[in-house]
Parts: sequence; C-alpha cells; structure tokens
Amino acid sequence: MGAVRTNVRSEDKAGPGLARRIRDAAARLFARHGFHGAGMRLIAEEAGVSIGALYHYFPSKEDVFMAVLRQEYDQRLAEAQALWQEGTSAPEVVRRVVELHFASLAAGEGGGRLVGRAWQGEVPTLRPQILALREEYAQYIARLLSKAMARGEIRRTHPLLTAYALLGLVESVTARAVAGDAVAHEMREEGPQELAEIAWRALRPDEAG
Amino acid sequence: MGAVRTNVRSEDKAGPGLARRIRDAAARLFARHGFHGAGMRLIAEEAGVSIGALYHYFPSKEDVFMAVLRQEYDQRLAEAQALWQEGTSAPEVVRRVVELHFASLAAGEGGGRLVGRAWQGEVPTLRPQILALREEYAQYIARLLSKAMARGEIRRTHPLLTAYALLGLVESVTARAVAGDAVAHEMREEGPQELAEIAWRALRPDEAG
Amino acid sequence: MGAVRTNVRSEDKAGPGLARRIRDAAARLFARHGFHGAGMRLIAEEAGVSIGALYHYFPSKEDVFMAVLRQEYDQRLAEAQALWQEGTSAPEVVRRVVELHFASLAAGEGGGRLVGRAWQGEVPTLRPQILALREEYAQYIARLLSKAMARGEIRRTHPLLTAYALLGLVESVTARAVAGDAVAHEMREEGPQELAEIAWRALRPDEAG
Amino acid sequence: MGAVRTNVRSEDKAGPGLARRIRDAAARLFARHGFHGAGMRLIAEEAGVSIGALYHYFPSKEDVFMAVLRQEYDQRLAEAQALWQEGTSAPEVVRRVVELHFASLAAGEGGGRLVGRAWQGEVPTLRPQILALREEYAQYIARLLSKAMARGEIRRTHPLLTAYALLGLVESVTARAVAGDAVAHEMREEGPQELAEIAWRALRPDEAG
DNA sequence: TATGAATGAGAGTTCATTCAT
DNA sequence: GATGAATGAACTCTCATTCAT
Repeated sequence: MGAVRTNVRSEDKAGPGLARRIRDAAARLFARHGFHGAGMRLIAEEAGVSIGALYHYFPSKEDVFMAVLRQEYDQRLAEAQALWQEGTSAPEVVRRVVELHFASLAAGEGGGRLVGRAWQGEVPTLRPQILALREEYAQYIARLLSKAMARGEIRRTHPLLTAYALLGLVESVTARAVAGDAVAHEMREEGPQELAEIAWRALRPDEAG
Repeated sequence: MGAVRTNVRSEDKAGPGLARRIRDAAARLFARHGFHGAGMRLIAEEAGVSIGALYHYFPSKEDVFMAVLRQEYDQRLAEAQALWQEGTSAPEVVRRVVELHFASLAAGEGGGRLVGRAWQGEVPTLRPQILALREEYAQYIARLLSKAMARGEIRRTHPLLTAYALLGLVESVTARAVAGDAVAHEMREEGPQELAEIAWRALRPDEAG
Repeated sequence: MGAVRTNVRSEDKAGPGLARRIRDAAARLFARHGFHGAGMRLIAEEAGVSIGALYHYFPSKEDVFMAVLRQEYDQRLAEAQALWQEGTSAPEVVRRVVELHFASLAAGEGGGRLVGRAWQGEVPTLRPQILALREEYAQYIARLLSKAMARGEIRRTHPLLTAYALLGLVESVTARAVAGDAVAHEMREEGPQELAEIAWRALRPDEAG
Repeated sequence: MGAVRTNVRSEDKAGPGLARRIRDAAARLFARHGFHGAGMRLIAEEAGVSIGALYHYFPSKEDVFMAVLRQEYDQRLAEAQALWQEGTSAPEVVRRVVELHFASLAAGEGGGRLVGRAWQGEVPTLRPQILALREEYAQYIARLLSKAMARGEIRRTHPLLTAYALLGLVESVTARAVAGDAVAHEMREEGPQELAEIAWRALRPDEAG
C-alpha cells in the first residue's frame, strides 16, 4: 500500500496512474498470449513503465494476473447490476443475462477473453482464487434466478448449477464465435438470440395453465 | 467422416509402446500441472524413458500435448459412437450426450480434465489446432442433432451452435463440480439429471400437436 | 594517537539522533543477516525512517556498513582503554585483553559479531578500509605489548604479529562458542581462562633468572 | 548424479571434466570476489562452460560454494595427514601444523583464502554446513593434540578449544600477511617461526623436571 | 529536511531442445 | 534406436540508488 493511495477518487482498485496503466497493459497481453506467454518485461514495455514500477505496484506476476481478472469480473458484475433493478421479468432477464455475457466476451482484445479463458487451469496456484472469482459472479446470477423462481416466473432448478450452466453455454459459443471463419460470423449474428431462446426454454415454467 | 475414423488414429500412432507410455504419462502430468507446469524432463521421468527417447517419438513438447489431446477427444468420440446406432430417440440421445460428457470430464485425474481445460488459452500457438479438435467433436454432436431435427424429434436450431452450447453447459458445471466443497458434491449428484433436463427442455419440439 | 581519538568519532558523527538510529538498526541487521542479507529498505524500516532519510545521512550502503564497523571498533578500543592505565602488570594485561575481546564477541546479537565476521571477505570493495580498522585495533594492542616488552614483563616478539595472533585466537574460539551445542557451552565456560592461559604462556619471559 | 559418474577413476569428488573445471573456476572467483560478488554467469565464463552445464553439475550456487569449500578442507586434511604418521613428536608436530596451515592460506589466489574467509557469515543459510566443515578439520587437529597430551608431550588443555585457537591464530596473521605493504612482507617472512614459537610455548609441558 | 515512487542492471534459476556417442 | 550432457535464451524478481516534490 501507499503506492495505491496517492489520490483516492478515481474508479475502484488500482488507483490513479501507473497501476491502472500496468493493469490494462497486462489485460491486453494476458488475453493475447496467456499467463505464461506474457512476461513481466513485456508487460512493463506495453505499459510504458520500468520493471521496477511494475513490482512497486504488484508484489508478483500472479498478483498482476489476479488484479486483471478481478477487474474484469467486477466490471461484468457492475454491468449486470446496472441492467435490471426495475421490475423486468423472466424471459427478459434471461435474455439480458445471455446477451450481456455474450457481448462482453466477444468484445475484442480486452481482458474480456481472459474471463472465458482463465477460469480453468493455466496457473495451478491461482485456481482457488480464480474459481472464487467466478463463483462470485455465478452466485449473483443464481440469486437473480432464485428471485424469478420465487415469483414463479421460471421453473425451479438448482440455481447455482443453472447459473454455471448459463455461463458455460455462452462462453463456449463465444469462444467459437471469435474465430475468423464464416461459421464464426454466423454465430456472432445468431448467437445471442439462439442462446437466449435456448436459455428461456430451459427455464420457463411448465405451461400447466 | 473424419469423426468416425479418428479413433483408429490412437492405435497406429501409439508406436511400439514407448510412444504410448510417453503419451499416457504426459496426459497425467498435463492434467495435473497444465502445459507449462509439466516439463519435458518430468514427462520423461514419469514415462520411465530418457529425454532423448521422448524427442525420438515427438518432435516437440507441443506435439506431445496435441497427441494427448487428440487421444482424449478420440476416446470421447469413440464412447459417443458406441452409445447409439440403434434407434434411440430424442430425449434419450440428449440425456446420454450430457451424461457421457459429464462423466468423462468429472472422472478423476485422467486426461479428462484436459479437455475441459485446454480448449481455450494456455498455449496460444496451439489454439487453431485445439479448436479444430474441439470442432470435430462438436460437429459430431451437431450431426446427431441434425438427424433428430430431420426426424422432428427436436426443434430446429443452429446445430453446431447448439452443440457448442451443450458442451459448454456441461463443462462449466463439471469444472465447478470437481472442487472439494459441499456444493461441488451436490452438483456431482444432481448435475447429470439437471443438465439433461435443461438440455431436453431447450431442444424439445413445441408441443403444438 | 589515532587510537585514542577514535572513540570521539562516534559522538560527533552520529548526528542529531537519526543517524545514530540508522546506524544502530543497521548494526543489528548486518550482524543478523550479513552485508548482503540486510537491504537498505530493511534497514530503513528497522530504524523507522524513510529510505530518503537513510540516503540523506549516508551516501551509500557501504558507508552505512563502515559507520557501523567503525563504531564497533571504537567501542572496543574505548573499553580497552578504560581497563588499564594504572600499573597493571603483564599476565593481568594479557588476561584482560583476552577476556574483554572474548566477552564483546560472544555478546549476543549486537554488532559484536560483526567484528568477528567482517574483517575478511564479504565486501571485497571495502577490504582495505576494514583491514585498516582492524589494524588500528591491532596496533593499539601491539603498543601495549611493546611497553610490556620494554619493561621485560613479557618476552620479545613481533608486537603487531603477536597482536594479530591474539585477536585471531580469541575470534576463532568465540565463533565456535556461539553455536548452540554442548561443546559451545563448554567453550563459553572455559574459553576465557584457557585462552588467557595459552596467551600468557606464549608470551611470558623465559624463566632464566 | 549420473553427471558425476561417467568415468570413475580420477581424484575424489566432482569427477572428470566439467565439474572440476567449474569448481576450480568458482574457487578462484569466490576467493577474489566473495560469494555474492561472483555470479553464476561469471563462474560459467571463467570455467568456459554454459550456465546450463553449471546447473547440470550443481543444483544451486550454494552447492557450488560448498563443493569448493569441501574440496579446500579435504585437501588441507589430506596434507595434514600426509605429514606425520611416523613418530614425529611434540614441538615438531605443533610447528608443522602451524606452518602447513600458514602456507596453504598464504598461497596465492586459489580457494585457500576462502577457508580463512568463509568460515563466518557471508551466507547465513550455509553457516551450519560451513561450521561443520571447519569442525571436522579442527577435530582432526584436536585428536593430534590429544595423542600428544596422552604421551605427556604437551600439557593438558581442552583439545578442541586449543585446535580452534591454533587455527584462528594462524588465519588472523595470514590475513594480514597477504596485504601488499612492508609489514605484510615482514609477517610472511617471520610468521611461521614466530607462530610456531608462540604455539609451542603455549602448549609445552611445565618444566617440572 | 524528508519522502517514497520510480528505475533498471543484474541476480539465480528453468527448460525445451540439440547432438555426439 | 536410445542416451543424457550440454546449451543459452528467457524467466521472475531484488535492490541500491535517484530525484521531483
């Protein structure tokens, strides 16, 4: 600490100047080359700082990685929270969850891809923390599902399990959709609707009317 | 084709026994430590061969990795092929796809986890090949779905997209289910049924007589 | 001269208190971790000052080290000077030199060990200065020996050589005596007497009436 | 191991070619620059091998250092053992111990100086092992002293303590004697005789005839 | 005076790969 | 076929030091 203090007003974590620049640079490089492909030297260069500065703000490479990942999930959570609050109901909620997640994953170079990529393997040491991050996100969605179930708007399922299912559903398709071929293009077009449809059908209550 | 031929590969490729021993050792170590965590020295030791021998059978580490991955997918495909052929019908097919995939991923230490882990990231250089491997598997499932659609047993969707969705669905839940906590236990218990239910509801034809 | 003046240095050099605090902290850390084991950051923390302050008082780490060492030798000289002055005679002088040196080296954590440790190696750049410091101390003892020789109280030897011999004698045994085992305990008990005996026998005049 | 095997006939440890070359190069550099001053890169260059080779033979820098030190002590022990065996008696034994130790320390650049330098501090982690090495040497001398005591050729003292005293005596004077000035020259000339005289007087039995 | 963010050379170590045997 | 000694680029990380404030 100390490093991160300096002026407390901007965004959230990783403070003002350098720390943010480092984190953003790292996000790009981790997304592009993976954890092991992006060396500290490379990150420092991309951020335009010295290696020393890098270690001034983050105790280790793993900390840089986790900071990046945390920021990505925080952002995703914030976006998700911003979406409802009003009384939007069932099918709409599901559709929005799917579309939002899809959009944020498919979006370009940023750390977005990291989320779809890093939640397993890669850095064995970090696994518990990474899974915890993902769990936080999944649980937020699970809570939304629970409320909808309580209101009878979707059928009763295991909420957390269903949340993970929805995330995986979207991530898997997105991963295919970012490739460069014709099929990928097709998927980017139809993906959100098809997935929303799938999700909604999976969750809608039985039509026992 | 291609899909059906693949499980032959693992026979003729595996050489006189040494190649197979190496590949199996590598499968264990990659699954346990990831691509970068498992060094060539370690693999050689685990396989009980010299480094020289290792390089005699595989030109590079990446080749070892791809051989492992190919073998895993081949095995998965073979299992999938073994399941139907007879006239099993729609909900049953879906259920079996889900359960099989779930089982093979959740199964302990083996290369199973590799499949759920490596399809993204980790080794950027290998991405195209890894995605191609996954595509092959996805396309096999897509073909199954297409046939079912043709017979009117499930509703019409984008088959490949749907296949990816199903894979992601299962993988995501499995990844959570292999953790050690109570929730994980719960998911391992309920996972297959819940997921099969989700999948079937997502795919079943509209009940409009 | 020189020898007598030195213990004044530690007063005027130590500045307004901060310099002294730094030097004392450094003494502890150098003694505990060696020159390379004690970083400037660590010293600053132990002293409760900023790195900036540290560099305000000492141009470099080597200067901190030399200041510590100088202070240790000054203190040792001061103690030595305080001991005689009156007409204590030969065997007593020898005994006291040995005991004093032994005691100050064996004394716990303080900079004492530094003296027994740093007079060789560790920081090649500083060797000349460290040897000079040691020489000053040795020469003080050599002068004492010379006087005793002049009075015929001890036999004639090369005074400086003999002084070094006495220092080494004590340091070597002390170094062994600070270990934690039973032998070390034994040596701490018997060390001073045995060494004093050895030294006295080595130096006493031939008994030829 | 494996590396060290290859052809088992030469000297003792550190086998045939590279390992020996590395160790000798390291001995020179550690003696000249101290443990921290001699980097692995430098050692590799001095030995004319790659860094990889260096790590092929020694697991870590500390191992290189200990190998060097062990070799020095082994050599010293071997020399010591070679000297008597016949029935040389008391004053001669003492003189030889002193002279031998003096000679081997004063001898040029080799690892000789290391022994006089490294037995304290420098690498805190290695202290126990270094002290153990020194202890082994001291105990050998202590055994010689014990035998002489048993035969009544020298007076009864604490043998190990006395051994350490003798070593320190010589080392301290040697350290001064390797400097370049006139006094050093003087000490190199008179050192052995003066020290032998000191040692003999310290140890000879009381003349109670 | 006093601070601590910033620097960057250099540290020890790893590891995929080569090649003479 | 099979070995493993040898390579060296690249890695993460440390630390004495500087300097704008």
